[in-house]
Amino acid sequence: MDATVQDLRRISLFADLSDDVLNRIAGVAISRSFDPGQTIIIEGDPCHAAYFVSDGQVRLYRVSPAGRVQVLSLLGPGSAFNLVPLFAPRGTNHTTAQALTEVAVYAVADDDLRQLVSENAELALAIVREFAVQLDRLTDLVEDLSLRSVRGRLARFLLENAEREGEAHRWTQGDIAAHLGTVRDMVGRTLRAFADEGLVRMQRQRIVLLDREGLETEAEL
Amino acid sequence: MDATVQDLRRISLFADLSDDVLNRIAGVAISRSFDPGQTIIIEGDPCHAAYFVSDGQVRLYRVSPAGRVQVLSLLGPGSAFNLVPLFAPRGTNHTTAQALTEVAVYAVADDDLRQLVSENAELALAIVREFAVQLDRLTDLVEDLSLRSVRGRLARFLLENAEREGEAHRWTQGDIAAHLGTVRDMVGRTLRAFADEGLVRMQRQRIVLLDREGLETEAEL
DNA sequence: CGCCAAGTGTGACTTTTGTCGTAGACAGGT
DNA sequence: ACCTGTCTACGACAAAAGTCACACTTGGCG
Repeated sequence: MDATVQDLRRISLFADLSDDVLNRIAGVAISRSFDPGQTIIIEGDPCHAAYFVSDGQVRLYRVSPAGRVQVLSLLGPGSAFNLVPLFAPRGTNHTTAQALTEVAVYAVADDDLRQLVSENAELALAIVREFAVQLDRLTDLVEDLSLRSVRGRLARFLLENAEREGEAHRWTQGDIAAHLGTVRDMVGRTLRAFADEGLVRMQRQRIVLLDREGLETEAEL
Repeated sequence: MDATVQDLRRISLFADLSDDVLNRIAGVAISRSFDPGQTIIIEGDPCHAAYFVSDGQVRLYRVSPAGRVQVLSLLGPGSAFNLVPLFAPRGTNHTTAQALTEVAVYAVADDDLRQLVSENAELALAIVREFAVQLDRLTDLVEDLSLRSVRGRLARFLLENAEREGEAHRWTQGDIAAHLGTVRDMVGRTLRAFADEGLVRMQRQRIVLLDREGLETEAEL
Protein backbone atom coordinates (compact mmCIF):
# COMPACT_ATOMS: atom_id res chain seq x y z
CA MET A 1 0.00 0.00 0.00
CA ASP A 2 1.40 3.34 -0.99
CA ALA A 3 1.50 6.51 1.03
CA THR A 4 -0.96 9.20 0.05
CA VAL A 5 -0.30 12.91 0.03
CA GLN A 6 -2.58 13.40 3.03
CA ASP A 7 -0.66 10.79 4.95
CA LEU A 8 2.63 12.43 4.20
CA ARG A 9 1.47 15.83 5.24
CA ARG A 10 1.20 14.61 8.80
CA ILE A 11 4.96 14.18 8.91
CA SER A 12 6.15 17.44 10.41
CA LEU A 13 9.13 17.72 8.08
CA PHE A 14 6.77 17.60 5.12
CA ALA A 15 3.97 19.73 6.52
CA ASP A 16 4.79 22.86 4.56
CA LEU A 17 5.76 21.33 1.25
CA SER A 18 3.82 21.87 -1.95
CA ASP A 19 1.52 19.18 -3.28
CA ASP A 20 3.68 18.21 -6.17
CA VAL A 21 6.75 17.71 -4.03
CA LEU A 22 4.63 15.54 -1.78
CA ASN A 23 3.50 13.62 -4.80
CA ARG A 24 7.07 12.93 -5.71
CA ILE A 25 7.76 11.76 -2.20
CA ALA A 26 4.70 9.57 -2.32
CA GLY A 27 6.14 8.01 -5.41
CA VAL A 28 9.30 6.84 -3.66
CA ALA A 29 8.07 6.24 -0.11
CA ILE A 30 7.48 2.67 0.96
CA SER A 31 5.13 1.76 3.79
CA ARG A 32 6.32 -0.76 6.30
CA SER A 33 5.07 -1.88 9.67
CA PHE A 34 6.60 -3.44 12.74
CA ASP A 35 5.44 -5.29 15.83
CA PRO A 36 6.13 -4.17 19.38
CA GLY A 37 9.69 -4.95 20.34
CA GLN A 38 10.82 -5.43 16.77
CA THR A 39 14.03 -3.82 15.63
CA ILE A 40 13.69 -1.49 12.67
CA ILE A 41 17.31 -0.66 11.99
CA ILE A 42 20.54 -1.56 13.71
CA GLU A 43 23.43 0.72 14.57
CA GLY A 44 26.38 0.09 12.31
CA ASP A 45 24.47 -1.54 9.47
CA PRO A 46 24.84 0.12 6.09
CA CYS A 47 22.31 2.87 5.71
CA HIS A 48 19.67 2.32 3.04
CA ALA A 49 16.88 4.70 3.91
CA ALA A 50 15.45 7.38 6.13
CA TYR A 51 12.23 6.69 8.01
CA PHE A 52 9.16 8.67 8.93
CA VAL A 53 6.86 7.51 11.69
CA SER A 54 3.23 7.56 10.65
CA ASP A 55 1.94 5.66 13.63
CA GLY A 56 3.13 4.21 16.93
CA GLN A 57 6.16 4.84 19.07
CA VAL A 58 9.82 4.26 18.27
CA ARG A 59 12.89 4.54 20.42
CA LEU A 60 16.40 5.26 19.27
CA TYR A 61 19.26 4.00 21.36
CA ARG A 62 22.76 2.68 21.57
CA VAL A 63 23.92 -0.45 23.33
CA SER A 64 27.19 -1.04 25.15
CA PRO A 65 29.17 -4.25 24.75
CA ALA A 66 28.03 -5.08 28.29
CA GLY A 67 24.43 -4.80 27.15
CA ARG A 68 23.56 -1.54 28.80
CA VAL A 69 21.26 0.76 26.87
CA GLN A 70 21.29 4.52 26.41
CA VAL A 71 18.13 5.89 24.87
CA LEU A 72 18.73 8.88 22.61
CA SER A 73 15.18 9.75 21.81
CA LEU A 74 11.59 8.65 21.75
CA LEU A 75 9.61 9.30 18.61
CA GLY A 76 5.90 9.51 17.99
CA PRO A 77 3.85 9.95 14.82
CA GLY A 78 5.18 12.71 12.58
CA SER A 79 8.83 12.27 13.55
CA ALA A 80 11.68 11.28 11.31
CA PHE A 81 14.74 9.17 12.00
CA ASN A 82 17.91 7.97 10.37
CA LEU A 83 18.33 11.19 8.46
CA VAL A 84 21.80 11.82 9.82
CA PRO A 85 23.65 9.04 7.99
CA LEU A 86 22.39 10.35 4.66
CA PHE A 87 24.39 13.50 5.13
CA ALA A 88 27.26 12.40 7.30
CA PRO A 89 30.35 10.84 5.75
CA ARG A 90 30.12 7.48 7.46
CA GLY A 91 27.42 5.62 5.60
CA THR A 92 26.04 3.48 8.40
CA ASN A 93 23.07 3.81 10.71
CA HIS A 94 24.26 5.65 13.75
CA THR A 95 21.65 4.34 16.20
CA THR A 96 19.41 1.34 16.64
CA ALA A 97 15.67 1.91 16.27
CA GLN A 98 13.11 -0.27 17.95
CA ALA A 99 9.33 -0.29 17.74
CA LEU A 100 7.74 0.11 21.17
CA THR A 101 4.19 -0.38 19.95
CA GLU A 102 2.66 -1.39 16.65
CA VAL A 103 4.47 0.96 14.32
CA ALA A 104 3.87 2.12 10.76
CA VAL A 105 6.59 4.00 8.92
CA TYR A 106 7.39 5.29 5.49
CA ALA A 107 10.84 4.51 4.28
CA VAL A 108 12.52 6.65 1.63
CA ALA A 109 15.66 5.31 0.02
CA ASP A 110 18.76 7.37 0.72
CA ASP A 111 19.40 8.41 -2.88
CA ASP A 112 15.81 9.41 -3.41
CA LEU A 113 15.74 11.56 -0.33
CA ARG A 114 19.07 13.20 -1.04
CA GLN A 115 17.79 14.01 -4.49
CA LEU A 116 14.62 15.52 -3.11
CA VAL A 117 16.48 17.58 -0.57
CA SER A 118 18.93 19.00 -3.03
CA GLU A 119 16.08 20.10 -5.27
CA ASN A 120 13.87 21.52 -2.55
CA ALA A 121 15.12 24.40 -0.53
CA GLU A 122 12.03 24.17 1.66
CA LEU A 123 12.80 20.63 2.59
CA ALA A 124 16.45 21.40 3.23
CA LEU A 125 15.47 24.22 5.53
CA ALA A 126 13.04 21.99 7.39
CA ILE A 127 15.83 19.50 7.94
CA VAL A 128 18.14 22.21 9.18
CA ARG A 129 15.55 23.10 11.80
CA GLU A 130 14.99 19.48 12.71
CA PHE A 131 18.70 18.91 13.15
CA ALA A 132 19.08 22.07 15.19
CA VAL A 133 16.50 20.82 17.65
CA GLN A 134 18.19 17.44 17.86
CA LEU A 135 21.57 19.06 18.45
CA ASP A 136 20.09 21.13 21.18
CA ARG A 137 18.64 18.07 22.90
CA LEU A 138 21.75 15.98 22.50
CA THR A 139 23.91 18.72 23.93
CA ASP A 140 21.67 18.83 26.96
CA LEU A 141 21.96 15.08 27.26
CA VAL A 142 25.74 15.32 27.19
CA GLU A 143 25.66 17.93 29.90
CA ASP A 144 23.38 15.73 31.95
CA LEU A 145 25.54 12.67 31.64
CA SER A 146 28.77 14.46 32.21
CA LEU A 147 27.97 17.02 34.84
CA ARG A 148 25.05 15.71 36.84
CA SER A 149 24.55 12.91 39.31
CA VAL A 150 21.96 10.20 38.86
CA ARG A 151 19.89 11.93 41.54
CA GLY A 152 19.96 15.14 39.57
CA ARG A 153 19.13 13.46 36.31
CA LEU A 154 16.25 11.56 37.83
CA ALA A 155 14.86 14.71 39.39
CA ARG A 156 14.96 16.46 36.01
CA PHE A 157 13.41 13.48 34.37
CA LEU A 158 10.53 13.43 36.81
CA LEU A 159 9.90 17.13 36.42
CA GLU A 160 9.87 16.91 32.66
CA ASN A 161 7.64 13.90 32.48
CA ALA A 162 5.06 14.90 35.02
CA GLU A 163 3.50 17.37 32.57
CA ARG A 164 2.27 14.85 30.08
CA GLU A 165 0.24 13.38 32.89
CA GLY A 166 -2.55 13.01 30.39
CA GLU A 167 -1.71 9.83 28.59
CA ALA A 168 0.86 8.53 31.05
CA HIS A 169 3.12 6.27 29.08
CA ARG A 170 3.78 4.00 32.04
CA TRP A 171 7.50 3.98 32.63
CA THR A 172 9.16 0.96 34.12
CA GLN A 173 12.23 1.62 36.24
CA GLY A 174 14.24 -0.10 33.56
CA ASP A 175 12.97 2.32 30.93
CA ILE A 176 13.86 5.28 33.07
CA ALA A 177 17.30 3.85 33.66
CA ALA A 178 17.88 3.52 29.93
CA HIS A 179 17.01 7.20 29.52
CA LEU A 180 19.26 8.35 32.31
CA GLY A 181 22.18 6.17 31.35
CA THR A 182 22.17 4.08 34.51
CA VAL A 183 20.78 0.78 35.79
CA ARG A 184 17.41 -0.22 37.17
CA ASP A 185 18.67 -0.65 40.70
CA MET A 186 19.91 2.90 40.94
CA VAL A 187 16.60 4.28 39.74
CA GLY A 188 14.69 2.22 42.25
CA ARG A 189 16.89 3.21 45.13
CA THR A 190 16.92 6.87 44.21
CA LEU A 191 13.14 6.90 43.90
CA ARG A 192 12.88 5.40 47.35
CA ALA A 193 15.22 8.08 48.64
CA PHE A 194 13.06 10.79 47.09
CA ALA A 195 10.00 9.17 48.66
CA ASP A 196 11.66 9.03 52.08
CA GLU A 197 12.45 12.72 51.81
CA GLY A 198 8.87 13.54 50.92
CA LEU A 199 9.67 14.73 47.42
CA VAL A 200 7.47 12.19 45.69
CA ARG A 201 4.96 9.54 46.59
CA MET A 202 4.78 6.20 44.91
CA GLN A 203 1.30 4.80 44.71
CA ARG A 204 0.62 1.69 42.73
CA GLN A 205 3.01 2.03 39.81
CA ARG A 206 2.63 5.73 39.52
CA ILE A 207 4.85 8.46 40.81
CA VAL A 208 3.25 11.59 42.23
CA LEU A 209 5.33 14.72 42.62
CA LEU A 210 4.78 16.20 46.05
CA ASP A 211 7.44 18.87 46.24
CA ARG A 212 8.22 20.40 42.90
CA GLU A 213 10.54 23.00 44.40
CA GLY A 214 12.50 20.40 46.25
CA LEU A 215 12.95 18.42 43.08
CA GLU A 216 14.11 21.49 41.27
CA THR A 217 16.91 22.01 43.75
CA GLU A 218 17.86 18.37 43.40
CA ALA A 219 17.88 18.79 39.64
CA GLU A 220 20.75 21.27 39.87
CA LEU A 221 23.15 18.65 41.09
CA MET B 1 38.28 45.81 8.51
CA ASP B 2 35.80 43.95 6.41
CA ALA B 3 35.99 40.37 5.27
CA THR B 4 36.91 39.80 1.65
CA VAL B 5 35.49 37.14 -0.61
CA GLN B 6 38.76 35.24 -0.59
CA ASP B 7 38.77 35.22 3.19
CA LEU B 8 35.25 33.89 3.32
CA ARG B 9 35.94 31.14 0.87
CA ARG B 10 38.23 29.51 3.39
CA ILE B 11 35.26 28.85 5.64
CA SER B 12 34.23 25.35 4.71
CA LEU B 13 30.53 26.09 4.84
CA PHE B 14 31.05 28.79 2.23
CA ALA B 15 33.57 27.03 0.04
CA ASP B 16 31.15 26.11 -2.72
CA LEU B 17 29.06 29.24 -2.84
CA SER B 18 28.95 31.56 -5.80
CA ASP B 19 30.82 34.85 -5.78
CA ASP B 20 27.79 37.02 -5.49
CA VAL B 21 26.44 35.14 -2.50
CA LEU B 22 29.84 35.53 -0.91
CA ASN B 23 29.72 39.19 -1.66
CA ARG B 24 26.46 39.48 0.15
CA ILE B 25 27.92 37.65 3.11
CA ALA B 26 30.95 39.91 3.05
CA GLY B 27 28.54 42.80 3.29
CA VAL B 28 27.08 41.64 6.57
CA ALA B 29 30.02 39.84 8.20
CA ILE B 30 31.90 41.62 10.92
CA SER B 31 35.49 40.78 11.81
CA ARG B 32 36.36 40.43 15.45
CA SER B 33 39.34 39.11 17.32
CA PHE B 34 39.99 37.68 20.74
CA ASP B 35 42.93 37.02 23.00
CA PRO B 36 43.86 33.60 24.37
CA GLY B 37 41.54 32.63 27.18
CA GLN B 38 38.95 35.21 26.29
CA THR B 39 35.32 34.16 26.21
CA ILE B 40 33.59 34.76 22.90
CA ILE B 41 30.03 33.84 23.78
CA ILE B 42 28.39 32.50 26.90
CA GLU B 43 25.87 29.72 27.19
CA GLY B 44 22.43 31.04 28.00
CA ASP B 45 22.99 34.57 26.71
CA PRO B 46 20.59 35.73 24.03
CA CYS B 47 21.86 34.73 20.62
CA HIS B 48 22.84 37.57 18.33
CA ALA B 49 25.06 36.00 15.71
CA ALA B 50 26.74 32.98 14.25
CA TYR B 51 30.52 32.85 14.09
CA PHE B 52 33.07 31.59 11.62
CA VAL B 53 36.64 30.96 12.66
CA SER B 54 39.14 32.48 10.28
CA ASP B 55 42.15 31.96 12.49
CA GLY B 56 43.13 30.34 15.76
CA GLN B 57 41.53 27.72 17.94
CA VAL B 58 38.23 27.83 19.78
CA ARG B 59 36.67 25.43 22.21
CA LEU B 60 33.00 24.95 22.88
CA TYR B 61 31.97 23.68 26.27
CA ARG B 62 29.45 23.62 29.04
CA VAL B 63 30.09 24.27 32.70
CA SER B 64 28.38 22.65 35.67
CA PRO B 65 27.28 24.64 38.70
CA ALA B 66 30.19 22.99 40.53
CA GLY B 67 32.57 24.42 37.94
CA ARG B 68 33.36 21.26 36.06
CA VAL B 69 33.80 21.57 32.32
CA GLN B 70 32.67 19.34 29.49
CA VAL B 71 34.21 20.20 26.16
CA LEU B 72 31.88 19.63 23.23
CA SER B 73 34.23 20.41 20.42
CA LEU B 74 37.44 22.03 19.35
CA LEU B 75 37.38 24.25 16.31
CA GLY B 76 40.10 25.40 14.00
CA PRO B 77 40.13 27.79 11.03
CA GLY B 78 37.25 27.20 8.64
CA SER B 79 34.80 25.98 11.27
CA ALA B 80 31.54 27.58 12.28
CA PHE B 81 29.83 27.81 15.63
CA ASN B 82 26.66 29.02 17.25
CA LEU B 83 24.59 28.10 14.21
CA VAL B 84 22.23 25.92 16.21
CA PRO B 85 20.42 28.65 18.16
CA LEU B 86 19.51 30.40 14.91
CA PHE B 87 17.33 27.47 13.96
CA ALA B 88 16.25 26.01 17.29
CA PRO B 89 13.25 27.47 19.12
CA ARG B 90 15.13 28.60 22.21
CA GLY B 91 16.89 31.78 21.22
CA THR B 92 19.95 31.57 23.44
CA ASN B 93 23.50 30.40 22.89
CA HIS B 94 23.62 26.77 23.76
CA THR B 95 27.31 26.53 24.59
CA THR B 96 30.11 28.76 25.79
CA ALA B 97 32.91 29.47 23.34
CA GLN B 98 36.41 30.37 24.42
CA ALA B 99 39.47 31.39 22.43
CA LEU B 100 42.41 29.10 23.11
CA THR B 101 44.86 31.10 21.03
CA GLU B 102 44.71 34.44 19.31
CA VAL B 103 41.48 34.09 17.38
CA ALA B 104 39.93 35.93 14.47
CA VAL B 105 36.31 35.33 13.58
CA TYR B 106 33.62 36.70 11.33
CA ALA B 107 30.32 37.26 13.01
CA VAL B 108 27.11 37.30 11.01
CA ALA B 109 23.98 38.59 12.72
CA ASP B 110 21.27 36.02 13.18
CA ASP B 111 18.68 37.67 10.97
CA ASP B 112 21.17 38.21 8.19
CA LEU B 113 22.26 34.61 8.21
CA ARG B 114 18.75 33.24 8.38
CA GLN B 115 17.89 35.40 5.44
CA LEU B 116 20.87 34.15 3.47
CA VAL B 117 20.09 30.54 4.25
CA SER B 118 16.49 30.75 3.25
CA GLU B 119 17.48 32.24 -0.09
CA ASN B 120 20.36 29.90 -0.82
CA ALA B 121 19.66 26.24 -1.22
CA GLU B 122 23.38 25.59 -1.48
CA LEU B 123 24.04 27.13 1.87
CA ALA B 124 21.13 25.30 3.48
CA LEU B 125 22.46 22.02 2.19
CA ALA B 126 25.92 22.79 3.46
CA ILE B 127 24.46 23.43 6.89
CA VAL B 128 22.53 20.19 6.77
CA ARG B 129 25.79 18.36 6.19
CA GLU B 130 27.56 20.28 8.89
CA PHE B 131 24.81 19.50 11.39
CA ALA B 132 24.80 15.85 10.40
CA VAL B 133 28.48 15.58 11.23
CA GLN B 134 27.95 17.31 14.54
CA LEU B 135 25.07 15.02 15.42
CA ASP B 136 27.21 12.05 14.63
CA ARG B 137 29.98 13.26 16.91
CA LEU B 138 27.68 14.23 19.71
CA THR B 139 25.96 10.87 19.61
CA ASP B 140 29.31 9.19 19.97
CA LEU B 141 30.08 11.44 22.88
CA VAL B 142 26.84 10.45 24.57
CA GLU B 143 27.66 6.81 24.09
CA ASP B 144 31.10 7.38 25.55
CA LEU B 145 29.85 9.20 28.61
CA SER B 146 27.03 6.84 29.27
CA LEU B 147 28.40 3.46 28.43
CA ARG B 148 32.13 3.62 28.94
CA SER B 149 34.39 3.92 31.95
CA VAL B 150 36.98 6.65 32.29
CA ARG B 151 39.61 4.04 31.46
CA GLY B 152 37.85 3.21 28.24
CA ARG B 153 37.32 6.82 27.30
CA LEU B 154 40.92 7.71 27.97
CA ALA B 155 42.14 4.77 25.90
CA ARG B 156 39.97 5.92 22.99
CA PHE B 157 41.15 9.44 23.41
CA LEU B 158 44.78 8.40 23.31
CA LEU B 159 44.26 6.29 20.21
CA GLU B 160 42.49 9.09 18.40
CA ASN B 161 44.97 11.76 19.31
CA ALA B 162 48.15 9.90 18.68
CA GLU B 163 47.72 10.25 14.92
CA ARG B 164 48.14 13.98 14.74
CA GLU B 165 51.57 13.49 16.22
CA GLY B 166 52.78 16.12 13.78
CA GLU B 167 51.82 19.34 15.40
CA ALA B 168 51.11 17.95 18.84
CA HIS B 169 48.79 20.36 20.52
CA ARG B 170 50.24 19.65 23.96
CA TRP B 171 47.41 18.42 26.13
CA THR B 172 47.48 19.05 29.83
CA GLN B 173 45.80 16.45 32.00
CA GLY B 174 43.20 19.05 32.82
CA ASP B 175 42.39 19.51 29.14
CA ILE B 176 42.02 15.82 28.66
CA ALA B 177 39.76 15.61 31.68
CA ALA B 178 37.49 18.30 30.27
CA HIS B 179 37.16 16.30 27.08
CA LEU B 180 36.41 13.07 28.84
CA GLY B 181 33.98 14.54 31.32
CA THR B 182 36.04 13.76 34.39
CA VAL B 183 38.59 15.46 36.64
CA ARG B 184 42.31 15.94 36.31
CA ASP B 185 43.18 13.51 39.09
CA MET B 186 41.40 10.63 37.40
CA VAL B 187 43.25 11.25 34.17
CA GLY B 188 46.55 11.33 35.98
CA ARG B 189 45.90 8.13 37.88
CA THR B 190 44.60 6.29 34.88
CA LEU B 191 47.60 7.34 32.83
CA ARG B 192 49.85 6.03 35.55
CA ALA B 193 47.92 2.78 35.53
CA PHE B 194 48.37 2.48 31.77
CA ALA B 195 52.04 3.18 32.21
CA ASP B 196 52.38 0.51 34.90
CA GLU B 197 50.74 -1.99 32.59
CA GLY B 198 53.11 -1.13 29.80
CA LEU B 199 50.44 0.31 27.54
CA VAL B 200 52.02 3.73 27.31
CA ARG B 201 55.17 5.48 28.37
CA MET B 202 55.25 8.99 29.71
CA GLN B 203 58.35 10.88 28.84
CA ARG B 204 58.62 14.54 29.54
CA GLN B 205 55.07 15.80 29.01
CA ARG B 206 54.46 13.53 26.11
CA ILE B 207 52.63 10.25 26.03
CA VAL B 208 53.97 7.50 23.81
CA LEU B 209 51.69 4.64 22.89
CA LEU B 210 53.52 1.36 23.36
CA ASP B 211 50.77 -1.18 22.95
CA ARG B 212 48.13 -0.08 20.50
CA GLU B 213 46.32 -3.41 20.62
CA GLY B 214 46.17 -3.36 24.37
CA LEU B 215 44.71 0.11 24.32
CA GLU B 216 42.14 -0.98 21.80
CA THR B 217 40.88 -3.69 24.12
CA GLU B 218 40.75 -1.18 26.95
CA ALA B 219 38.80 1.14 24.70
CA GLU B 220 35.92 -1.33 24.52
CA LEU B 221 35.11 -0.93 28.17
C1' DC C 1 -8.29 -19.89 39.15
C1' DG C 2 -3.66 -20.47 39.28
C1' DC C 3 0.58 -19.90 36.89
C1' DC C 4 4.11 -17.33 34.64
C1' DA C 5 6.59 -13.33 33.19
C1' DA C 6 7.64 -8.91 34.00
C1' DG C 7 8.38 -5.65 37.14
C1' DT C 8 9.73 -4.23 41.85
C1' DG C 9 11.91 -3.91 46.83
C1' DT C 10 15.92 -4.46 49.50
C1' DG C 11 20.27 -5.30 51.67
C1' DA C 12 25.16 -6.34 51.42
C1' DC C 13 28.94 -5.76 48.84
C1' DT C 14 32.56 -4.06 45.14
C1' DT C 15 34.25 -0.92 42.04
C1' DT C 16 34.66 3.34 40.16
C1' DT C 17 34.91 7.93 40.49
C1' DG C 18 35.69 12.14 42.80
C1' DT C 19 37.86 15.07 46.67
C1' DC C 20 41.55 17.00 49.39
C1' DG C 21 45.98 18.19 50.85
C1' DT C 22 50.58 18.41 50.14
C1' DA C 23 54.74 18.30 47.63
C1' DG C 24 57.64 18.30 43.67
C1' DA C 25 58.79 19.59 38.71
C1' DC C 26 58.99 22.68 35.18
C1' DA C 27 58.84 26.84 32.06
C1' DG C 28 59.00 31.55 31.23
C1' DG C 29 59.92 36.13 32.32
C1' DT C 30 62.66 39.79 34.54
C1' DA D 1 69.47 32.54 38.50
C1' DC D 2 65.24 33.20 40.95
C1' DC D 3 60.50 33.66 41.47
C1' DT D 4 55.86 32.51 40.14
C1' DG D 5 52.25 30.30 38.32
C1' DT D 6 50.96 26.16 35.97
C1' DC D 7 51.20 21.44 35.69
C1' DT D 8 51.98 17.05 37.79
C1' DA D 9 52.57 13.03 41.45
C1' DC D 10 50.57 10.61 44.93
C1' DG D 11 48.32 8.86 48.98
C1' DA D 12 44.35 8.76 52.01
C1' DC D 13 39.79 9.22 52.04
C1' DA D 14 34.60 9.85 50.86
C1' DA D 15 30.91 9.39 48.01
C1' DA D 16 28.56 7.77 44.02
C1' DA D 17 27.43 4.24 41.08
C1' DG D 18 27.08 -0.43 39.88
C1' DT D 19 26.59 -5.63 41.01
C1' DC D 20 24.52 -9.59 43.01
C1' DA D 21 21.22 -12.41 45.13
C1' DC D 22 16.84 -13.13 46.36
C1' DA D 23 12.05 -12.51 47.77
C1' DC D 24 7.86 -10.36 46.67
C1' DT D 25 4.12 -8.26 43.93
C1' DT D 26 1.08 -7.97 40.08
C1' DG D 27 -1.31 -8.42 35.97
C1' DG D 28 -2.50 -11.05 32.15
C1' DC D 29 -3.55 -15.28 30.07
C1' DG D 30 -4.22 -20.10 29.37
